[in-house]
Amino acid sequence: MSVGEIAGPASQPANGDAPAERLSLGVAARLSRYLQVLTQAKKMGRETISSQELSDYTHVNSTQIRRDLSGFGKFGKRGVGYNVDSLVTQIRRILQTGGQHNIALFGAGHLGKAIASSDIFADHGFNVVAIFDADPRKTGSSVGGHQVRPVEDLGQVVEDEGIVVGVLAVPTAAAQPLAEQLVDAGVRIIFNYSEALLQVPPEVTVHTSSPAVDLLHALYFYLS
Amino acid sequence: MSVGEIAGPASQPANGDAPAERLSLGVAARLSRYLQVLTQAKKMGRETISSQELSDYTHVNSTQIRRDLSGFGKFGKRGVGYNVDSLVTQIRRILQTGGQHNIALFGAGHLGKAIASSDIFADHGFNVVAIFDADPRKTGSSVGGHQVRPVEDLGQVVEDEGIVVGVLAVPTAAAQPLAEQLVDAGVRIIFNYSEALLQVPPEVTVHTSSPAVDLLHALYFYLS
DNA sequence: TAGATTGTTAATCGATTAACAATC
DNA sequence: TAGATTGTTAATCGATTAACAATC
Repeated sequence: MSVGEIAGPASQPANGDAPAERLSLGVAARLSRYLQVLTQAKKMGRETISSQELSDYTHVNSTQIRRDLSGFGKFGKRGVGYNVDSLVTQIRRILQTGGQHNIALFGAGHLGKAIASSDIFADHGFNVVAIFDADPRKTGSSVGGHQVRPVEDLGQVVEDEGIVVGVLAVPTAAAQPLAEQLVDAGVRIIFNYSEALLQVPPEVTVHTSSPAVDLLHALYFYLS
Repeated sequence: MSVGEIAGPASQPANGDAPAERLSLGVAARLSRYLQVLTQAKKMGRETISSQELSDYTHVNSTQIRRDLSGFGKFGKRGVGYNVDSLVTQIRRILQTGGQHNIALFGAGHLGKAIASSDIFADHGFNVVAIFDADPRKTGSSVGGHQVRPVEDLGQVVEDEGIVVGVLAVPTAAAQPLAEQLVDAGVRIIFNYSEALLQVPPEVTVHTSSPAVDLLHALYFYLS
């Protein structure tokens, strides 16, 4: 699904020393899915995995997977498959984003706690560095290893911690005011897990999805 | 992103009375996104919406939106846009799935509660008819208007309520055994919000995603 | 009328798929 | 060797985009 113009077409002239070309959106999306499956396969003790198995788990065609990977090098062994460990390393290198970005989470309710307690960010090297909630009864309590902070701290935390992404796991009515505060504080990427239709300036990117909305999309696929 | 072979290419012979052709996967996915935005726009009291506004909210190109819709009829008014109410009705009619399917939710933890308390299913006519949890301290308590049931009831509930979709919002280690019980009970569609890589027979469809995994995918898009 | 926005066409681009030689 | 699976090509299909006449 398109998410707007982020990565342009490969515009790098052919070049022996080949500085990395910008990944196309589709490729980046798929690589991150492969990475997620590989990370889990590694936890389960798997040493190798075939493009067909990756296809079964990601629902991406196996030829497409081999083509995505072979664009960056010959990572597989014919007749065997791909080494899980080394493919994880290669894809991380291609995506080049691990561990460099700090995230702030808003909302210490059910969804906020579910996100904060996931180990997936640590697995992939992203840092959730702060959790906010508007409810004074929640501030000060600990969620996912972080003290819940009052929303008044927003500006200071964004500045001190270099927050580049704000995640809104708040009730629909609370989302728009928070989005505005995030924009004022200089945050340019907002993940909206509420159902609100956020109004933001054009330079700000909003990504809206939620567990329930995702489920709904998929239901329209699978039911007939 | 491909999710396997579900909707084939249009294979209906041309026919005056035109029985509905099977929707392509991409079209169904996009229509459900439009529907989600329209539903929210309606709640906000909007009467009309343009393809450009729908594009801003869904990140789908506005020409693509007009083309998707015009394939089913002339729903818009030139110079004005689309009537929100009537477009909701039309898309629901095209998708033809509202309110016909019962869903069972597993896991009354943070994520389960977040999903159960969403009003999006009611908005779109799907029914979450049962919530299960393995923890005896949780069974009997009420979540989202449902009494939490013990997992032993699974087979009986699937049969009595005609459950066609099982949603796993449980810890990773608990997902595989539950998936097997669902398969044994005859459920053929499983939504997996855990990080487990589920092993199921080929006739069963697994859709894996979670709020944290979705956020991760999107991070790889937006950060560079 | 003037401005806005749909509906539709045509061109292009990327994804999908089948097929198969190479090779582990 | 035999079986499996990669890497790669070629053909096809669907998505994307620009452009613009129609028309509200």
